[in-house]
Amino acid sequence: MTRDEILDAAAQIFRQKGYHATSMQDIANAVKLQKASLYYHVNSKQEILLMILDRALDILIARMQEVMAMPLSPEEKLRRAMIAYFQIMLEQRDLASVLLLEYRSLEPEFRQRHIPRRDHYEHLWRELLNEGKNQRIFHVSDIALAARFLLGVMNWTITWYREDGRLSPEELAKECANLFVLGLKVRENGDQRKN
Amino acid sequence: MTRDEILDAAAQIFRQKGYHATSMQDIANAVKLQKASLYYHVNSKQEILLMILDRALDILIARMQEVMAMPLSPEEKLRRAMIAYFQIMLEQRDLASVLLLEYRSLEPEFRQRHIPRRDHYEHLWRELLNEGKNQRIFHVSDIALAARFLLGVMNWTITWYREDGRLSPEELAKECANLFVLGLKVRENGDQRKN
DNA sequence: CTTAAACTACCGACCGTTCGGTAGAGTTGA
DNA sequence: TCAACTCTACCGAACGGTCGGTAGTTTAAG
Repeated sequence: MTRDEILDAAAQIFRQKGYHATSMQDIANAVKLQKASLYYHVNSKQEILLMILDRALDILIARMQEVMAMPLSPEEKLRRAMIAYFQIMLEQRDLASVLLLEYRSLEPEFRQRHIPRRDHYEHLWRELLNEGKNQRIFHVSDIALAARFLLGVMNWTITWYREDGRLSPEELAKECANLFVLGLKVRENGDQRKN
Repeated sequence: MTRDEILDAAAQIFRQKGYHATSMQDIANAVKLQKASLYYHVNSKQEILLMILDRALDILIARMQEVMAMPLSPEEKLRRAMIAYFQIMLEQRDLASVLLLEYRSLEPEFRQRHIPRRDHYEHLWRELLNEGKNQRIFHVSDIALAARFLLGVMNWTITWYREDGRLSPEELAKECANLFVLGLKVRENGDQRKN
């Protein structure tokens, strides 16, 4: 039994039941250990949560940095970043869900340790929007706000997206990107989209 | 002591700590009653949660129906609906937070009772988008998906919006609506926005 | 012989809920 | 008018159960 196996199992149950509704007994059952044995591998339930959150953000940050380093236009980078985000959301469903929905369950001292990673990730998205603004490709009046709206749409999808649904992460990202990049309103001079 | 006072207090604590991290003792303390006395007014903790969720959605539905009944263009209706939404989010902060963040804590039987209201509300937004599409004002390839994205951005703001922040609900709604209606990309033929 | 990794057994605290009881206000009948 | 009764709103105590966590012991591999 490794620490990572415990984290994976915990993430799965946290996602299903939520942090507070999950007991250490639940986690122990999932990895076929006695509850007490968990404490050989981890220090506390809060630590488990923190490690899950950190791990999830590390994955998101790594993928985002890859995209940012590509020699692409800001618009294309945005589309790729969104695809990457939705892919991670599907492939690392448990981690992503816990990151987005159980952040509130982190007690203050643990939250303090987690915040820098959060800020780093949000900063990457602001950077992306800023590139687009500087190159006169994006119209953004408030970068920080736009980044939050952008992350908001994507974050909320975790609450309703089903992996057995009809939409793949790519299709989801495409629809979302179209909406954000082109807007709802029809563009008079030849709308390049088709239904 | 009335049932409503208990619901208000519960909503406030649920928002701060989350449903599962809130004990009946916490709620009792807030309304200066003994824990046992709560059970004279309500049947269970789950019932408290359900009543809060229902009440929150009733407010949202009522305001949305008002906006839908106005003789306005779809674009203007969308903007008004967004303003209304953010206003409720600020004025009924506790109710709205619990509605968005604690829905998951409803046990299946209680959830069943709550779902119709949810569907009704989401349907109103789809109706709004559909009006715009039929009048060739909005370009929407997938109404249901667009409605979810739309609700997603707004719902997520509850996680970061502070009432002491620099943005009023109206300003927030304006920025959000601009982003959604006009999109990020600059429009060649005279962008009507200004920074 | 050591040590990592698991176990059994247990702790005090707290959980949501129920119970029996009661103070006091309101209602009723003589 | 006043005793008898009922109802509302609340209380203290306790219930069975679960919680996160700890102490001490056994097992298995090197």
